[in-house]
Amino acid sequence: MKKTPPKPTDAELSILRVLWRLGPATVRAIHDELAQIQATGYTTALKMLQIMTEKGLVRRDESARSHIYQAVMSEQQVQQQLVGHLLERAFGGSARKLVLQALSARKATPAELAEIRQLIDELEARP
Amino acid sequence: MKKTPPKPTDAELSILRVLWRLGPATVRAIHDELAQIQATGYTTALKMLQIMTEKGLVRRDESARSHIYQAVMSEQQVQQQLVGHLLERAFGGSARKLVLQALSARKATPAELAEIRQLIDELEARP
DNA sequence: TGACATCTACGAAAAAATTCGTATGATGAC
DNA sequence: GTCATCATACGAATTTTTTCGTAGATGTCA
Repeated sequence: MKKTPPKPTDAELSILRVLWRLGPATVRAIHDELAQIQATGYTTALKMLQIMTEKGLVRRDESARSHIYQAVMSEQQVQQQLVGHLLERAFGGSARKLVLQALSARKATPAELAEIRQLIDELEARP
Repeated sequence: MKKTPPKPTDAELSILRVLWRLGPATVRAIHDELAQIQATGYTTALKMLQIMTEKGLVRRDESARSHIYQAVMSEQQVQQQLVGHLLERAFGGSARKLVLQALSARKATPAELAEIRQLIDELEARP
């Protein structure tokens, strides 16, 4: 009976984003990526990854001296989790309001709008 | 030059939700509402509101003995803020991905889908 | 007036999140 | 083999968030 990992914090999300981009990677590689965006120490990244391992957010391969980390959940899965949480906490579960906010927040391109319309078509087609 | 308040934490969001529902209210009223959903002490709510005042999330009227608190930002404004943050942090700024996730997350009702479709029409109409 | 209720302020503990220094052991260059 | 390098582990300081107890002021009312 495996429980789903907890909602990642902001700092954890930063690391997950690197992992999704790089695939399985060493602390060194992860830190180098991370350091391009924000100043952060190597051991900080290491510690984060150790904690994330305990939380079940990442998996660790210890067979080599430099451990290899990879995300446990896919980017989509985590996005799902985060959207679901925001939906409950800030929108009272109304996907409609959330979508309306998101759409009016950024101007989506016509192509994007078309894509969304298509999804709506599909959802309407098979309820 | 007043800065916008910081992103509210989860607990702060709970209180804001009550304030949006009640309008300006005393700690007592806020706590009573809050207690219906989650067990929490009166002074906890009080302290939260004091901190939120310092952060600029709520405004306080001290003219009466029982202070009256009200949200500084509207529900829509905070929703905007939170969606924007999630957009940046988890979706790389792609409103499209976020909307697709939100729509596939919950089954929206046909009425909701229609409403969203209408918004898309409007967005397409006046670019 | 006196007892009791209610309110705010304050401090502080507890929990969670973030950061980093240091110790220690393995690896590789020479 | 020796030394510099690079890795993990560990502990701990810091910051932020959340919770609540207690003290003191003020209001209520019998």
